[in-house]
Amino acid sequence: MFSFDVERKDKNTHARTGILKTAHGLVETPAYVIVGTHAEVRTLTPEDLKEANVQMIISNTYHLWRDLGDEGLNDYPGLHEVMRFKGPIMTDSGGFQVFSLGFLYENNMRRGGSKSDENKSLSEKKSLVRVTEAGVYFHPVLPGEDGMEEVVGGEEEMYLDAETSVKIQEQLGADIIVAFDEPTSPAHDYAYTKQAMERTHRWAERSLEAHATDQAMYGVVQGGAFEDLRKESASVIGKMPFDGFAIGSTYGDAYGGTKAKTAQMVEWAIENLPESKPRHLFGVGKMEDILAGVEAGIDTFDCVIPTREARHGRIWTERGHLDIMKSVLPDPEGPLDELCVCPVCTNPDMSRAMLKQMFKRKDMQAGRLATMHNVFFFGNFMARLRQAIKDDQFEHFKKDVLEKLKK
RNA sequence: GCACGGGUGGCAGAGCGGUCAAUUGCAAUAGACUGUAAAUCUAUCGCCUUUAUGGCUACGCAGGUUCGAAUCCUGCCCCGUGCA
Repeated sequence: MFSFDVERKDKNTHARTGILKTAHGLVETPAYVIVGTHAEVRTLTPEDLKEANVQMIISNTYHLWRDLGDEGLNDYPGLHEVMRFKGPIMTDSGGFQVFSLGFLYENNMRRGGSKSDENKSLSEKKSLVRVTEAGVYFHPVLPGEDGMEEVVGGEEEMYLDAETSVKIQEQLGADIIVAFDEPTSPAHDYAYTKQAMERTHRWAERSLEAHATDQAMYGVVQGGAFEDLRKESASVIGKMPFDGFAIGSTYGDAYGGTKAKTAQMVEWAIENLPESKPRHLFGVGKMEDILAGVEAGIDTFDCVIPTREARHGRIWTERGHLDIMKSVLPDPEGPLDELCVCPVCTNPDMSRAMLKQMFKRKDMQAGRLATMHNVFFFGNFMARLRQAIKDDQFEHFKKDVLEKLKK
């Protein structure tokens, strides 16, 4: 119960619209997949998901595995029931945590990294992750406040591999699951990137082998910013019998990457992926990155930006972002985004100043309203983008969006 | 009136002879956030400047002791609580 049909192709670029069919309904592509790591889109209720026009949600294998444990997973009623979301859901394999709890943690690249952290000795900064050919060991003890240690998810080191990740994803019951992979950083050298890529390929085969349900499964293209590796990875993974393909480790301009490189990596990958299968771009992103991805032929995206930044007071609009906590708020009595028709922006009783006050009061509803807007906004952005492709106006749309962002 | 307790940077509240322009929290200001250890994190937060093992002014007010006081002493002014 999974299919993908390309509906319309842009004449001058690789942009395309399509319909992804899953057991839980359709997704019109290009689409923005909203992140719901722990089986919830933070701050939003199931009713909110509908109001915000969420098409698809992505949850996380690693985090849910930690949250639920083996017993919890055995009795798990499934993500759709837990989230009370009727639409399509995908799960990430836990591969990203190999990178985020490994390389990013080790190199203080999470949350901006503090100066005091930079002075920590190597032993204090060691990775929380150990990668082996067979699978990955996750350290159970994480440093908490004041150097005290905080035990997360039990005392035992946790071991995740391709077979386990697939099994957990089958227990979680998403419509689309993802092969276990090892992302790399722009800082990794050629030799390591190749090694991780080849390991990812072997894990991809094992993931397919272990897969026993009729859930769709995506393979992940790696290979970093090295042209030959990216192309090799896409063609190796692209030949495996996956239902779709995801491109990993591109990062936009986060984690030492660049937007230009990201666009290039995506192109290299897509050249070597089958035309008829859906393509997902992991972890991207911002409007300009989405435009570049769509132009190269990406069908779905997921990113934390709309939800996380909403909780941090950033409101996304066509003109970029409005930071609601700034001391000087333009048009404080106006709606968050005068062009938006989301439930928050069309509520005459809600204003920028009011939302700011709610954030100041630490009212939980502030994060919810901001999330509602951002999710709706990005969804609407994708809808307009789709329409532009259908109207043969993609390039014009892109130019227009980028112009407005510059202002 | 007597007896205690107290007056510290925007607020709360540490410090009780030197390493104090003063811990910490809050507030404020700025920045960050790209397959979520994130309703989070980072930086600044007396004034000045060549931003520094710099200068100046500061811990109710006025004196004093001391090489040195937010810290000790005296007086005064406030504020709490108790007793008359």
